[in-house]
Amino acid sequence: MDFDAMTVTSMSSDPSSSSSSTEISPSPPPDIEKQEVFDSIFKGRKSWKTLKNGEMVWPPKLEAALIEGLELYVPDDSRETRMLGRFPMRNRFISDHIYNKTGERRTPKQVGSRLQQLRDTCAGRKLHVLLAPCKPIPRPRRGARAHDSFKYTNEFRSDSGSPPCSDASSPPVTPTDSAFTDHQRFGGVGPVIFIDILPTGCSQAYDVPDGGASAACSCCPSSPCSNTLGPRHAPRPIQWIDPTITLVSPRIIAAQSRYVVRLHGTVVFVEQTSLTLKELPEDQNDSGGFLYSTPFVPGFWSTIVQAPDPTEYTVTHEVVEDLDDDCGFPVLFNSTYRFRYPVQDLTIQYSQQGSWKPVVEHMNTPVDSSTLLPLESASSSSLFAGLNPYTNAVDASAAYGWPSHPSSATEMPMFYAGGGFDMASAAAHMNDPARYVI
DNA sequence: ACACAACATTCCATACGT
DNA sequence: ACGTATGGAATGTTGTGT
Repeated sequence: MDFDAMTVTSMSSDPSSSSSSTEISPSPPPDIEKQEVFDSIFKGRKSWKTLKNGEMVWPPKLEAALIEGLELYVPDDSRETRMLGRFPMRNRFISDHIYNKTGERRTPKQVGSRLQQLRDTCAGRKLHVLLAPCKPIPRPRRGARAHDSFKYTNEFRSDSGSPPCSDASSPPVTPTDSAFTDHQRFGGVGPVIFIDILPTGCSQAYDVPDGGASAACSCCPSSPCSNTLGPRHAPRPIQWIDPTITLVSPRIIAAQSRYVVRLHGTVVFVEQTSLTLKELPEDQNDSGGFLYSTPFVPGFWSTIVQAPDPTEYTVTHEVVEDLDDDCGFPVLFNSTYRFRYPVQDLTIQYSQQGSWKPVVEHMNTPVDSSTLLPLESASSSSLFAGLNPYTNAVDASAAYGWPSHPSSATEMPMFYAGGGFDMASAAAHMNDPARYVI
């Protein structure tokens, strides 16, 4: 991706009034989503402040570099990231990126200030995806029993909590509210988890010994396709995915998984599976939870795998507690899974980072190695890395919130969708703050 | 002149190294 | 325990638009 190209044209909000006699406007970044982010910022500006030398503080060129840096930034899987939702060294990374990209220096403090402003002004939903950590939010509780398991009393940080471009007269919208609205927008069934897959025939690139930086995939002639695999986050052939979901509950539960598969919105398959209690590794068991696994729509998985276009399918998943009374069927957790092909342009980011390696090198198995295929890691680090998970993981990421204060972390619900199901684990681990407890 | 937006600065909480 | 580095929220300052 290249935000550098700027053309001199006209634009409605004229920055020249403050800084320059030329009217400038960015040429559209090649990637549609990035363009949307950039446009939302650019068009949302009402004025441009200037430096003493008359230049704009944040001209489009620098703004573009800022966004690009924001996308390229991959947070460490540090305690700070997990517990606080803060991103160590992000501002410095972006600052350096801006300098490398434009030759102009903006301090980390300036970057932080600008990011704060972008959050406050809500420059588009996509930008919030970039700015906000992704955190699946449980649905409102349906029953008293569910209450026991779904503690979610936290406030949310403003990062993800800003109302989506609401006008000033709009009532405050909590992140939970806005998130749930997004849930509804995406089908009303929990967070939407996108599973990045590769087109058939792209699997070879995983074997490229140098990490694939230079190899091209036959199916993606314009870019190194599967070589675009980041070191950890990895789109991959769907058949490589181990369709197992793992969840952590703070208590022993009796529950079922319910799946509904839709093709173009039409229900084509319904299935129910049981949860199996498994042993939770000590290093994952800091919450004293109980690990459950369940196969992911086992009766239909092979059909999805063999489908010409798996992205046509949508799978909704509910974990429903079995109750011995007549109180109904509390839904402890739900989500929607969709498949998608990665954006080719992301390949450039990887190559620019120069750090990618075959994902297999980064395999670790925080949950259950037996459920993992070689390319997948359910570790949080694996999910943060590669691309910016906030960009990649979720068009539904706006549906995710973030705890406002570390002190509330112990109350955070955790859902640990581990196992071989990568994007499920992605969504979960992105939060590890992120785990949902059912 | 005033309101507002853009940007800078300050303050605070936290992580981390010594 | 202390100092340092950092991100982010809060607050302050300044430029822009009307």
